[in-house]
Amino acid sequence: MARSPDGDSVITRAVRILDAFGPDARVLSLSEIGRRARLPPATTARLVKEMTRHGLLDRDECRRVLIGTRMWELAERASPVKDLRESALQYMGDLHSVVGHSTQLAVLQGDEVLCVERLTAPGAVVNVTEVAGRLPAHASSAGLVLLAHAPDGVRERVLRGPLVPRTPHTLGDDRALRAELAEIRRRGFSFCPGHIRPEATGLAVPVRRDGEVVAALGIVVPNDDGAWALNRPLVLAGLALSRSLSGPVTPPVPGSRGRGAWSSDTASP
Amino acid sequence: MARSPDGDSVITRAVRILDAFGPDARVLSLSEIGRRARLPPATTARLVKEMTRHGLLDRDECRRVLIGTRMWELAERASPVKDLRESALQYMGDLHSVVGHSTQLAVLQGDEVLCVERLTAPGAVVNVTEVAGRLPAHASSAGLVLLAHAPDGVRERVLRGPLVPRTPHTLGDDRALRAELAEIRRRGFSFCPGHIRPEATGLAVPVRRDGEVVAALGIVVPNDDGAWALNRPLVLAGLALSRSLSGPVTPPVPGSRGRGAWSSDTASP
DNA sequence: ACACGTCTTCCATTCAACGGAACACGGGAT
DNA sequence: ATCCCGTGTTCCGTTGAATGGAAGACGTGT
Repeated sequence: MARSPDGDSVITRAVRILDAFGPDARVLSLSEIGRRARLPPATTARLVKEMTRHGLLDRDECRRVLIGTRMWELAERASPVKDLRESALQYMGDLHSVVGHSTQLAVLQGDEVLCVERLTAPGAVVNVTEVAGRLPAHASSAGLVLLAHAPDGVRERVLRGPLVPRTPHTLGDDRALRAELAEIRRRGFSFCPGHIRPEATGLAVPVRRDGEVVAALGIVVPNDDGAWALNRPLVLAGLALSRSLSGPVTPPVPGSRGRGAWSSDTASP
Repeated sequence: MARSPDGDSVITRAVRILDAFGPDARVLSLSEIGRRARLPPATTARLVKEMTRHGLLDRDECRRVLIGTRMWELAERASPVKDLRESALQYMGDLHSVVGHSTQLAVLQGDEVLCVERLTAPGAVVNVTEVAGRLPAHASSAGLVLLAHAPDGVRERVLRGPLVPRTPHTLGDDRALRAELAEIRRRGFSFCPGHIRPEATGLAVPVRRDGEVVAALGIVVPNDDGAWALNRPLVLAGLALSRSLSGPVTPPVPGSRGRGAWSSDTASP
């Protein structure tokens, strides 16, 4: 699909326009959109007008452009993320009240980590994550968990790709990373002191729906001696959330290996 | 913009496809999409393929179609709803823990009410609302608040439109509704015992950003004698949220009239 | 073996989409 | 007052992307 010089469909262009927006760029002028989306002014204006007509975009009083509420509605209404987010919210609240620092839920999107929900307290440790924001998979606690349970294809691609470090403590080489992923699968959670920010420690556990890892639940706490011990409430919250997501018949496998033979009384109908 | 018989642009069609999905229809087959979006099979297949390429849609293992995570990301990342939702979440949590029933945040979208966030407890009263779900403006507590502070155009349109009642207690006629809106503006919150469901009472307060009403914060509680008294914590939460949304210089106007002259010491720079 | 619904592929037709150019607007700067 | 620059809009001739009917492939239930 294409039309003339550039050779991309209307949908491609519409996505490029939407993609021009970001947490740092919530409202844009037409020309800014045109520049970011690499579209000529006339085309930009026409598409923005059309998208505005459908509520995908909106214009403020000075005619600048922002993402429309309709767009949010269409995306949220039937999104698989919605279930996850809504179920998680309660457990995240509990966890947040127990741990007292920020709590987040993330999924794998492409080769990166997408933050789906976040609870944060005013006095919490700095947290680079943001709702709908992305993080590299190899350099975040949630990312490591997701990577540890990801399809081989994704894992290999990420491990082969450039592993840019965020701090001296970020795992930078393929070998160490593989070992860490194995360790995460064994122990059931990731522990990342200072991997992204020196003063913060991230911990994360897998969230399973009917056994399959669909997300990671994590916390970010100060990088001190108390951090490690917080794995227990976190693991607990992860199990609770996994259980609530899964069908009533098949409870999630608690550990990765050898401990999954519980519900012998309810397993068979 | 149009192309042949039907006469609508690619974007229109893409939106129609997205619109085919809903809370009741999270995954659809190609032909279902085609039927709901009134598109011929070939066109449907082509557009779905293209949209899938960009992550707006996704296909499960049996090639059925669902909303893609990328779509959610694009919508959420820069949406005005995001700020609102994130700020509100903490206050909603507090309110929820005090009141013990479901709490929700809604905005006006077109002539209807769009629920932006919801916290609900397992044992709470039935609540028809859903995140990203719509409710008629005249028949919900949040809707009445939003209507009371809406631009004249919207208000008149809704009041003139057909006011289908949900229960015998729903305000059905124009006159009573106008009186109620005035009352809501005066007292600062809406009180709707049995308007939507006989066994439930809705209460809602306006949420202001720099004085302008941008959302409504509401609770749904049992329809009994205790309901009325819950307006106090609700109003408080609304004020707190409004304050956190507004710039530090201009605190929100607490009441509608005559009580807004507080911050005399911080008003001038 | 048949009937049915679903999905895909193919292809000639054609108008929607395109973007360059020219113009209108508004805010600085001089 | 005048020029300049970035912005946004309108106009219009060109053209190939988008279209949908038809036919075929596939799977499934009867």
